[in-house]
Amino acid sequence: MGLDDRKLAVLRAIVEDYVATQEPVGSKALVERHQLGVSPATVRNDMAVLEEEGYIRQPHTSAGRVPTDRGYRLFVDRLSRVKPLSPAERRAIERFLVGAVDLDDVVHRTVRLLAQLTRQVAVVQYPSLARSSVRHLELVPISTTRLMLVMIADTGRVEQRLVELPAPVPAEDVTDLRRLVNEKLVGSRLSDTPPLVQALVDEAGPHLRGAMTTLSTVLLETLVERHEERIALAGTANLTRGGLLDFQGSLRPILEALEEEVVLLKLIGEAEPSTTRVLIGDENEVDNLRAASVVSTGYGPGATIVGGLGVLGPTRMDYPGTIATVRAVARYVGDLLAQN
Amino acid sequence: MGLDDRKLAVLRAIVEDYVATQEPVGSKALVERHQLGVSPATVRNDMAVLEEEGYIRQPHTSAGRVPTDRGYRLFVDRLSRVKPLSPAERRAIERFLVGAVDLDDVVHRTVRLLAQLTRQVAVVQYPSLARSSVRHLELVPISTTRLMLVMIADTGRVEQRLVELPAPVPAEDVTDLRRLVNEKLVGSRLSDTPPLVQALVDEAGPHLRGAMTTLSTVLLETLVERHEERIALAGTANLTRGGLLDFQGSLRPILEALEEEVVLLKLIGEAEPSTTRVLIGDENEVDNLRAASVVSTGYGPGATIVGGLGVLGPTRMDYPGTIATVRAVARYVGDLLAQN
DNA sequence: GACTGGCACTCGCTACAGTCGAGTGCCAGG
DNA sequence: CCTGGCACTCGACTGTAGCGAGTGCCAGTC
Repeated sequence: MGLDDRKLAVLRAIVEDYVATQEPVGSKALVERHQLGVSPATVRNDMAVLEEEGYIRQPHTSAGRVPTDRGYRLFVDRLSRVKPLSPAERRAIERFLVGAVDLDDVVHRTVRLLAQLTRQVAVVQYPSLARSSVRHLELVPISTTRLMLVMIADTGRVEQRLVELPAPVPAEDVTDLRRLVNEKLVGSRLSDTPPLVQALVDEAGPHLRGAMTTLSTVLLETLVERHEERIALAGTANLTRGGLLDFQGSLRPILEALEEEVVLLKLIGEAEPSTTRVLIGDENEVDNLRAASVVSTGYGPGATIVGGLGVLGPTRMDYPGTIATVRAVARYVGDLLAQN
Repeated sequence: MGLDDRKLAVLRAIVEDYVATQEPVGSKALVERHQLGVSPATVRNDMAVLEEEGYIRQPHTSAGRVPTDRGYRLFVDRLSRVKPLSPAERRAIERFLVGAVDLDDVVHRTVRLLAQLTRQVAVVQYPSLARSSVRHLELVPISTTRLMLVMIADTGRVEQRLVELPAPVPAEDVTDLRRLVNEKLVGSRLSDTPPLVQALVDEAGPHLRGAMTTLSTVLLETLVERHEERIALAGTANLTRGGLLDFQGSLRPILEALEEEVVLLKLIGEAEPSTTRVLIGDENEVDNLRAASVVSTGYGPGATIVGGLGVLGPTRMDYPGTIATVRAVARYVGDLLAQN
């Protein structure tokens, strides 16, 4: 089990070379490109140990070594420093995000930026409703039996939903409804609203009871239950870089997974404060993504987290660079949101 | 130039077989599978003519024939009848679209349905704002210098945008603004609004002048200029069906094109009433899509058209079936919208 | 005891030759 | 105008051989 410093250096060198060249790396090439100070034969012995421990493997008997998922894991955890961003990258981020007029706009720009910088598939979750508070609720009469419910959250998200009323409701009553729901709900976290919504129904005057009951159902559905999360995606074309070597020949499972919002949320939505999460190959719980790695983190104004963002790519990716970029972009987006 | 009936029958048979098997089709196989009533040698002569005219070609000297884009074109125009949908498909469409609560919901369901039925990439344009009318405008105060502008269109679309006011505006003035913009703009087509918006500024009382000027700018930007069109996409994983034979080996250009909203709009957004448009391979103006075909049509309540939808797939696709499905889905969606 | 040089061995990759067969074009005859 | 026959083409597949990168092991050295 003893992995001395040199063996770790060998592993690091293998990962770096393989990521750069995409070809299995042999002992001779290794000593040439890195100053390890020992002969190829020694490196070979180290490699044999690393292989036995499951950090690298040979695709074919007479080929060089390739890192395993476990090898990448060790590399990420102990052998790499997060690369500082180049000034050019910092400038690119700022230039890209300045001038966003809108939450939608921010999210779209962010996801494109992330895809472009990392040259991978980027995923950005809209600020989670569960973590937002109600800033305002608007009821717009469409007809006597139809209302448009518009909810504005403090994170900038705006959700709307059509409400079909059981019976015609006069304009004054709509005003009353509007006042009531705003009095009760504005300022509270969406995740805390269910009991408040229930209370609304109980407190409504008899003439509002019917309308309020319907409204409360829609409120609960829209704000709490139904696909409350939204996702933006960009850079799928980057999956085709590196020929078909990555992803073991078929993009199919990856593309399928990317179409499932639920899957994406699982990947990037479970962020903990100020951590960057790296999931490598097999560590991924989604079967379709066993050949991919995901780097994700949370973002939000200040220290609070309102959503997640990240990138997905081949296990053979530049982890230090990707991690740095994901973190930097998340921080910039957080700052941008804080300005509201 | 004489393409007699039998030569056309041969072309039809070639297209059908090639679409079904994905393999170049030879003269012998043709006479076996179709009752042409002639010998392989005769078919060969016909093939030679068809090739000379550019309707089919040989991938290799000793291989069978494959339709060219021009061949597909002739097939679509003159040799195929639109396949009636199976009852199962009709039921699938109804089942899928019933229960949509929302415009967003309708669009999402539609695009997934279309992808599933055609087993191709589906694209649905949200009802175009330019073709919608204003149903209601709402101004929600966020702070004294910030308003949220919410526009509800008769097609069900809801757009919102933050307005940064040059100076604080008291609540009464917001009420006035709201009344003014609604009086002037409700009911008019979005494409007709620019002069009306201009008039608003001129007519506003002096104390509202500043706020109204800013508001009008945002109105014009949001409603008329800025990315007024939205698009939903599904089924990209279907691109990987048929191995890498379709799309001449690389999905890259296709995936790139699919990320460009502008490109997609060009493909499906220019629908004329009740026509189904079929673009085959080279006919496509987008370079990245020279290896693909697009089947698209307009949809909307009754006879009016508010948006486009369609599918994208390999030139080797089942045109009659795809056309039928696209049309049927468009009609169902139109009916659904008409119920509003 | 750790490292090194040397050596035999493995095995994927490439090139090359040979065979097979699907499919063609052409031609003479019905 | 259609058909059967025939020579021809050429891609796909198979088998063989040589090359070379890379390995594992071992005996020798510091």
